[in-house]
Amino acid sequence: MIRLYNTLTGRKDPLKPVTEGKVGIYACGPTVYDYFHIGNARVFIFFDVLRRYLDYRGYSVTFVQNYTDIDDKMINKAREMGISVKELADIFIQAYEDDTAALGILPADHHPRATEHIPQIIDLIRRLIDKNLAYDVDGDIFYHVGAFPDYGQLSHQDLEELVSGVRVEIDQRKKHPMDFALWKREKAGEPSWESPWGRGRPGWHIECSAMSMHFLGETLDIHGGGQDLIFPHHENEIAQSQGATGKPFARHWVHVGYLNLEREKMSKSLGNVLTVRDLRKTIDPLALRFFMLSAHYRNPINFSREYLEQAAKGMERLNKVIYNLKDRLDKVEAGTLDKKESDLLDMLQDYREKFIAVMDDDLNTAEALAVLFELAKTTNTYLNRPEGQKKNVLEPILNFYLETDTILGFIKNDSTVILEKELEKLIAKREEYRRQKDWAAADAIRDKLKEQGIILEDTPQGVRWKVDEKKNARQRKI
RNA sequence: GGCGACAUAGCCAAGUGGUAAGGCAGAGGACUGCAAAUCCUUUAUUCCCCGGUUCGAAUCCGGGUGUCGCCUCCA
Repeated sequence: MIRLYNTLTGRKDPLKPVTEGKVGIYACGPTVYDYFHIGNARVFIFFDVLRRYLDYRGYSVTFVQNYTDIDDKMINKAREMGISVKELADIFIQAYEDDTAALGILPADHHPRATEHIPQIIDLIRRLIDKNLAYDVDGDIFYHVGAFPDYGQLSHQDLEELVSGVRVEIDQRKKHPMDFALWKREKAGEPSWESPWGRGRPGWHIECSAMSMHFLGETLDIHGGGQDLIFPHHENEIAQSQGATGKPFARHWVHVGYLNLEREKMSKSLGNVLTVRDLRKTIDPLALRFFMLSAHYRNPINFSREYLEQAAKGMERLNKVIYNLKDRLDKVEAGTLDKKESDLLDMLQDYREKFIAVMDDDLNTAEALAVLFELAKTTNTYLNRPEGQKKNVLEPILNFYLETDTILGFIKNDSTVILEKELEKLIAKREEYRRQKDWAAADAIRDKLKEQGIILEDTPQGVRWKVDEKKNARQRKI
């Protein structure tokens, strides 16, 4: 049974989809006016792992993540750059796709754009007006929170307390200070669409309600995003959706904790935003993914180069054991297992069960990684034993790693690189020198190859080679 | 003022009633022509502090301290 922490109830609740065997997930995606930063990346990576894991556990998953391609930030940025809002969106959607791919994030099943769902948005607003949950003030449509008794259920606040905390000037045309815009009347020079209330554009929150229900039905199984979306964004989505349908909007609300940069929240005003686009220039982006997985998703985490480097080394260790496994697998045969080997396969089964148990428990990726590290030690010990190894032991271990990697997604799969003929000759030559105990000549070849980014390792089973990841990373260019 | 999160070794980080996972870094050892890779040993009598409940608490309860966040656009 899979349990996930639910912001709505404050507990870890069992995952109970509306339709058995199927899960609909909606995650709030980026406003595509700039490159996304590493805090956004944490959320995207989490939902990527969640949907992959549910898929692994046999659910038929539909994962939807929107692009917000119309709002104040979009309009201002487009104006600044002297291009249209549409052109701006296209540029940064492309950038989003590149950067998420580098982080090992799979595309969602649907990536709807707000501007392509204006009819659904208008329809939803109309339903709210019909139910007296929204009202028209000179072409601006506001949601009337006072008419929705459950307002505040997600953020666990009541209306009066929210009002007392308001730090901005309140629009006097509103019936209640917390009322929010569903539709904004057209302003000169801004994109706008025809509606029953005149030309205008959607407000901030309505697109997610409209698009999520469009793709996933009126009750979602899982909805979420970063913790700072709890209020007001998700609170308002509940008001809009539940207000219109009378049905629970989402069964499970999942929120990902903050990532702070050197103990401070990233914000443009502090000038401490680190984008994935920038980070990719110097560091393997999969190390960032691994770093995120090494802590529980709900805990706040601090980011620094140093922490990222620690994570990168841990990731390297797991990649090495897989490299070691593959290398040996090519050189051994299957055979009858001895006692230690059958014990090892029993242990492998225990590791698999442990992996599933900890992931089932609120997606504890930190513990899942610990399982992989423990198996790494067991595996390396086996690989080092003088009695030799067997294919029918190594293969299931390797398969388990590859299986878990369909969820965690940080294993490098570039060992298929073909060595050039000349390099192969050099390696053969070095073997010859070694047989003659001409260590100086042999070492010279090893050093030369290292400079070219090829690392040679001598093992009792013969020489093996691999690509120098660190050298690769330093040379990485986007 | 309201709501919420977090505090575990040098660093990162799991663990939420049964006697402190895992990683990184450090030290010592094994293997090796030298490396690399790998393994072994070693690093928290203790989990921010003070009370309480319990046979038993890092874990539950009460109080305090500290850090951070939300209540305004934000992942």
